[in-house]
Amino acid sequence: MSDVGTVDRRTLLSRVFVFAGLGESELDLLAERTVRKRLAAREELFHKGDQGHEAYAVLSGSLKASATSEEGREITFSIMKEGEVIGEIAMLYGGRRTATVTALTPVELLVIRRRDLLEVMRRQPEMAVAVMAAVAERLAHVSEVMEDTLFRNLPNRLARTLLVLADEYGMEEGGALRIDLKLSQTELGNLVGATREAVNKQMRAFEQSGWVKTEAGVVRLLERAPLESLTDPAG
Amino acid sequence: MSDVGTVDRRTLLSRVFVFAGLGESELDLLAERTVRKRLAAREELFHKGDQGHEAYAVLSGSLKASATSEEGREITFSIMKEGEVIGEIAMLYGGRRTATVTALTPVELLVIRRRDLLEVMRRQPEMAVAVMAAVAERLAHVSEVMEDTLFRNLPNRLARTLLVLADEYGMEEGGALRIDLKLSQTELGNLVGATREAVNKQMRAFEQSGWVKTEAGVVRLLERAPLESLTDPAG
DNA sequence: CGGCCCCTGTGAAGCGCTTCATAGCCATCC
DNA sequence: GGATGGCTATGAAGCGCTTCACAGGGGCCG
Repeated sequence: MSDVGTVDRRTLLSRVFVFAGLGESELDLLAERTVRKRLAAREELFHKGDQGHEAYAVLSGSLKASATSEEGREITFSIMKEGEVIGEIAMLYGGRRTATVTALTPVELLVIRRRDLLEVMRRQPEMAVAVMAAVAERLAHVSEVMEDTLFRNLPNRLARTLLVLADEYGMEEGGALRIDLKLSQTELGNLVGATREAVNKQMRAFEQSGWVKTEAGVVRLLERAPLESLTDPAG
Repeated sequence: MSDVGTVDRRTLLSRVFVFAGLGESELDLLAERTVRKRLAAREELFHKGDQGHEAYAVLSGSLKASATSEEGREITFSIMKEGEVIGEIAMLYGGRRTATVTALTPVELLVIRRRDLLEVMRRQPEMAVAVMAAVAERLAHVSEVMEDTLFRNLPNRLARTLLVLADEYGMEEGGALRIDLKLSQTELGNLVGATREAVNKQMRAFEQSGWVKTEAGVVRLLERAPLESLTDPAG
């Protein structure tokens, strides 16, 4: 599992936003107690309701945080990628995971145990503020998604999330932005709070307007402007 | 504004959950730099998007956190009461308020400045964990509300929030539970993500079943069991 | 290589909510 | 004391989404 030395893990950790401000000795402390973990695509890191006292730093790949209803409907709260810390909520609050986290691509993680993070926070209180800022940011994001699903209709919401995904995962490619994430329409639906069918129809509408182009599950943004103006007015 | 001594403020602070574990010297530190603030019902504490670096400890009364769309629709994310800390998100993350907070009743607060809280966290790192836990709890709550609005229909959601409100604000009264909060149907609607009319019709349905009774804007729960079983199955 | 599974595409029907309109009630206010 | 504004009550119409049903394509696997 742990095939690299603590020095390597230290430089990996320093690339994770939350830990960027740490001094060398604290980085070492974390690095030497940290273990590497890999997930295959679609593999589950933890499940909503699980007991769990570990947090994870994402080194590469992307994951989603989601919840499923009894009838099998799913919502995706957010997609996370390298540089982020995940799972810290349960570590801080009750020890129960508040969402299910699943790998979207192959993923590399560093496992951080509760006591080690607490130790680092004790030694360097600025760290606590950084972790809190990460939690606060997540809260702000979920609140925003919530506003969107209540205030905006589907075309609007879909346009918004395509734009956001393009900002986060976009790769310039021949004048267009390729969203470097293979999302099925079902997954897109979970992300915008709608069914696969509704997403399908709306995507085809965007495509017929010439704003996007989908091939093999990969979306390309051809024109941002009309999508942006879609999100501006009421809907 | 500050009509009480720091000793009084100290005992007030110690009743706020987040600060319950503080030692005397840290409580004193906070208490002596803290200022009291009062709000009338309906008065706004801060507005979404505002710049702001203060947090507040709620001493008495209740408030709501909400957001409003361009067209004037509103959602209420949560209702908060004495013992809670509010506004700490902006303090930790970007300095912009992520929701609008408004007093529902007359409210008494203690104002806590960013640097003072940071100072206390530096001196007593356990505090940082307590504040984080509060933020994490808020996140868990918003996620849950989000799940509810996507997975459950209105009768179900309304039943759930009535039960939650009864747990938090219920006063035993002649075999029934009185929800000790004057909420208009519009406000209830914002809380469950529906219109006033829809809430009205559903509340009347509950009333005709004999499960609740409304008088002068105050709701009484007569029977919990049927409401609870409503929230159990899919619908 | 045929079968299976997961994905996309599309139309028809239904339903749960919103929107709109209207009415009455109660408190407050000059 | 009549007027004004905010709350509750209720019905009719509409619409945006879900649900259901079905068809076709592509990739993987024994």
